[in-house]
Amino acid sequence: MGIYKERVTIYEVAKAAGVSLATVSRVINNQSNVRPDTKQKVEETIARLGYKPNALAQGLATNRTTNIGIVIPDVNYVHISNLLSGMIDIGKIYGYQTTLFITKHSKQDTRDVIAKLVTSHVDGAVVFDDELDEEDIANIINYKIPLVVIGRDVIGEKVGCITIDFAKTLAAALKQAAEEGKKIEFVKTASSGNMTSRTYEEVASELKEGSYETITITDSYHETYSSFVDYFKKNKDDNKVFVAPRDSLACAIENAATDLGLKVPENVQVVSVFGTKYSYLARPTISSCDIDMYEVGSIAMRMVTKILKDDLKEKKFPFEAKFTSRGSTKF
Amino acid sequence: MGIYKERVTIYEVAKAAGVSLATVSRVINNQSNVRPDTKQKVEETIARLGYKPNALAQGLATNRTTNIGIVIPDVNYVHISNLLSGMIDIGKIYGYQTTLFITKHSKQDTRDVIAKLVTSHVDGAVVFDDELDEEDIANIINYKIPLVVIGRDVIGEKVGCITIDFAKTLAAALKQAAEEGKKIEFVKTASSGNMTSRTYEEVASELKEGSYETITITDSYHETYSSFVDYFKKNKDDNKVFVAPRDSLACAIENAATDLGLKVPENVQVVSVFGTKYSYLARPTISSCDIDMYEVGSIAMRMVTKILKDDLKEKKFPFEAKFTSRGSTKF
DNA sequence: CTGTTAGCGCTTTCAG
DNA sequence: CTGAAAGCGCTAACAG
Repeated sequence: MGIYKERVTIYEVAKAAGVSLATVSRVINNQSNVRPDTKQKVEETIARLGYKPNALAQGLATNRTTNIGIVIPDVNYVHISNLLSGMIDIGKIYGYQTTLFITKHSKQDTRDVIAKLVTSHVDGAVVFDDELDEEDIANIINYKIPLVVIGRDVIGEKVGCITIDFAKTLAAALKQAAEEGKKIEFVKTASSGNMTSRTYEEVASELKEGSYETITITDSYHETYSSFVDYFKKNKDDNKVFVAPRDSLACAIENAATDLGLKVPENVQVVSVFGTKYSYLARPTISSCDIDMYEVGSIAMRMVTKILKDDLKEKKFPFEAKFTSRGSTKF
Repeated sequence: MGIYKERVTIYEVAKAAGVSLATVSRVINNQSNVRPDTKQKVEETIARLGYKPNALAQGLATNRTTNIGIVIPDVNYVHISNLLSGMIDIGKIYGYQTTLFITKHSKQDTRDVIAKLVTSHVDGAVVFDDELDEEDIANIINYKIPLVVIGRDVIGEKVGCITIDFAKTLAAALKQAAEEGKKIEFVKTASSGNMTSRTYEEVASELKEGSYETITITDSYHETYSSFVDYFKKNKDDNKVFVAPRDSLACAIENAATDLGLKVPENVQVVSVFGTKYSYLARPTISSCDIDMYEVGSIAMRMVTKILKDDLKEKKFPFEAKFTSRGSTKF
């Protein structure tokens, strides 16, 4: 509560109830060794005084905070909200609060954020952030923070991971198109990160040289939309397959095409790597590699709680995306 | 960091650097009264030992945590992500971390969540949650937590608010349609909360009796979509204007209509109260009352920081939605 | 400019 | 079953 000091402390409760601190502490921690009548007496005064324990003091005394840190680049993506949602729901079940650490895609911020994570004394953390490199991860591990990393393959004493594989399923889907002579156009954004790059590279390695290209755009619906409007004005019918990192960008491409009178998927095909809600809201619906990020989040959170109980058997949980063919592609 | 105890403390730094705790404390708090050479010596040992202060201990000692609590019903809505994003960005500028308190639309959880908020000793809080009633708000205020409430009109000693008015702009837009004899259909969801209800009531009060109806649906794109598919199969051409609380639901209605071959806005018109990204991604684009939730979030966060500095002049910040006519309506 | 010391609010032995 | 007392890691007077 910052600033103020008028909050009731355990000491005042003890005095008002005519017992010692220790007894009050036992009551609020639900310890069995308290006589029922004194317990009731204490509970009454707690209620009467509106006493709430100070989690900072508790944390300092017990060396546990029941807080889990979540490191993500941004909250403003649907797949990340889904992930968050899963983590929060499961965290709540196990009695954990969540604190957000947002890196904003910036290397600079990332250092600060990790420092904050360390000082905040969370009981554990889950990271879903391409911006963190091996060294950053190692740093967190150094401080003995139990950790689950999503989207990167690291395991260790108190470290588990969830890997997400888009490449295999995406490659399978694109191969058909490539074999039919379509040109594949990988659309990258400055901030779409290593995961996208790695995926594209892996997919490209399965494609014939010359059957694909990569272009880089700004990570914004509006800018993507207008640059593709320009593009399609000049290239009415080049019959490509565009691969976008997220479905809202795929949607921008699709909208640019259809708004100019091109037909999707007849003249232009679009695929999204990461499929979320936009995939089925858009018209035509967008083919994408789907992954249930809510589930990923809940598994991640379950993994941290297991690490905390020293009970994590499988340190690596591989997730595989599933390609869903929708209206934006012929395959 | 839970469980482990091997972290370096200020005491060890002091010993290693050959100074007292106090000096180390001064250095980490950037106090001026330290001789440059001792300062450097201390900083060196801090770096060498990898010392990071314990925020819990600091918080306990100073009675400030540099943490702001954010109370929301869910993270899985675009307008809420936007809001969060604004709060986080501005919070970061002022050196505040954000802790999430999610009520999940449940009255039960809400009590617990408020208790958590109190025990966690955040320096301040911002609430955007219809689930909290007057009493809950009063409760938070009782514990002297500086507070900014979004979407409800409360002010007080350390309490500011941001009100959001959809009704006026929505009413203006709908009146035209109603006067042309269109029937207005207010679509409500179980969890869309008081804000929506109040808005609908206020709008309805400006409409002629009999010119509108209210229906309640499930708060899910898929369920909304399929129930409207059923609806439109039976009511091919009733020429209504549907008002949905959020644009993804408006999109469900619109998609249901267009997928059945109806024309939007010729046969069916759709408006969304809350416009977000979906409004312009959808085809046809969806007319909506737009509000920049990122901006709301940043203002909210700025307001808390001002309350904390006892420097909040305007305790009430009224926000008014702007109606944007898009492709889903004729008005 | 630097060290000593008394807390911050709570938990946790250890006695009784 | 209950109380006394030490200590978690840090800050903030107060001396010097």
